[in-house]
Amino acid sequence: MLLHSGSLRKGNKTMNTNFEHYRIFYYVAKYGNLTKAATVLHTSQPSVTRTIHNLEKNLNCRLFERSKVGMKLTPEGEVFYEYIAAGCAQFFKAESNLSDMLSLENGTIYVSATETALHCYLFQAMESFNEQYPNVHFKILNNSTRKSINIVKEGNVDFAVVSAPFQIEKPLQQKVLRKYHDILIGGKRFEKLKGQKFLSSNLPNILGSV
Amino acid sequence: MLLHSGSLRKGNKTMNTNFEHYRIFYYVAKYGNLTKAATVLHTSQPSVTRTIHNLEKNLNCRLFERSKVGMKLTPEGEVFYEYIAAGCAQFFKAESNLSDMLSLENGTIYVSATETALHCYLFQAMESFNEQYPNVHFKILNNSTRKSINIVKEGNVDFAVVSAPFQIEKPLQQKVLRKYHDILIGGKRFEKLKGQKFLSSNLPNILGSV
DNA sequence: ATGAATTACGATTAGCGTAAAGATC
DNA sequence: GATCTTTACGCTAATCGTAATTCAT
Repeated sequence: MLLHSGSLRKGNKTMNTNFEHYRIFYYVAKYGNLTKAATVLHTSQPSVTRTIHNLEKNLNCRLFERSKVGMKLTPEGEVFYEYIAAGCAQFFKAESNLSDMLSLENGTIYVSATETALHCYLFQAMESFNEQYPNVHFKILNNSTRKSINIVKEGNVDFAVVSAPFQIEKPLQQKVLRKYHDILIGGKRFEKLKGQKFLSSNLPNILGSV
Repeated sequence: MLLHSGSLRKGNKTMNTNFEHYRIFYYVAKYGNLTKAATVLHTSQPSVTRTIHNLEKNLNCRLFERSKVGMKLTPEGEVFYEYIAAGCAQFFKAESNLSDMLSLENGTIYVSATETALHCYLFQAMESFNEQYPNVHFKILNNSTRKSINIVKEGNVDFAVVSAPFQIEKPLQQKVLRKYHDILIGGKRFEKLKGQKFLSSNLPNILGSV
């Protein structure tokens, strides 16, 4: 039979851990490059290299192999990185999650919308949204489809709800909310057109000929 | 249709995040008590309370409700804590894992063992272990089962491998490695005992009567 | 009066940035 | 010479600990 008292004697040395160092380590390992990591971290290379050295000293373990081309993880560093990366991911999620919660607790959302979109969709959508998030306010700008797209592109609104067909460029994204069709309503003079089919582009000619 | 340029305007403010603060937060949230957290963190209450205040300021969000009885998480803090706790767990795993790896790369394991355990199990186990971890050395102490248990309790060896029945106390753990039974070998004088069954406790009497 | 958080203050130290130095292609 | 990492050095800012304060049981 085997019996033991808990942890092996070597493991007793308590680690002088600073989680902030793990964040630095994460980026260095991720990019394999001090310079790049420093840029992303908005700090200087010397600062990063010192932190890594301190970390290695505290952990009592070489984490990187240095070379001309950059920083390569040692086998131990590799394993360590797996866990650190997972931890960082959780922290990032914590941050973005909190950020989302806060932005929904108060603040203003800027929207550009066509009149059609406003009446057919947006009013109703805002109403139900505000039931859940009563402290979020909307700033509505009534614009044409074309104008709406432009001010989204300029960053002056958070998004736009439009009703006419359009084409968007690279960074923008679109989502179809619903399809609709126009209904032509006319007086007796147009009665004979009832039931006929024609292209909407031809509409002016047809109406003119009546 | 809805189109947007990426992120909402409120989210642009970059968080001034310091992972070390999350570690502090974790313990405060876990214990709901600054004093306790400070003790565990080997620091002072003022230090902890300041860190939490800084964190809340940086996140722009109240994480705790303070009261006479301690620190209670706000709803936002609650959600935040879930993620932070998960992240911390990963970091802790990273640390303990690395620590294990390092202790297996070099070092000495102290073992107490009975002679039986040594020959029947330990020699062979050490041999195959050292194939994988050639730089780990063993220090073997040959002791009785009783003595072995005592020096495990005293922390003078990492574990013991024993062969006689025993009882262990609170902090110690045991694991059965294999079962075995003794075989009695006697001369012609004991031939008539062959095939008979009797309790080993009664052995002295039986042997004496032959 | 005990046990909690907070504030104040002085001291320490850990971290930062600039600049320079190695190292390697 | 270009592109890395590392060292040196002076400084700033973040953190710390002690002690005092506040508040509620």
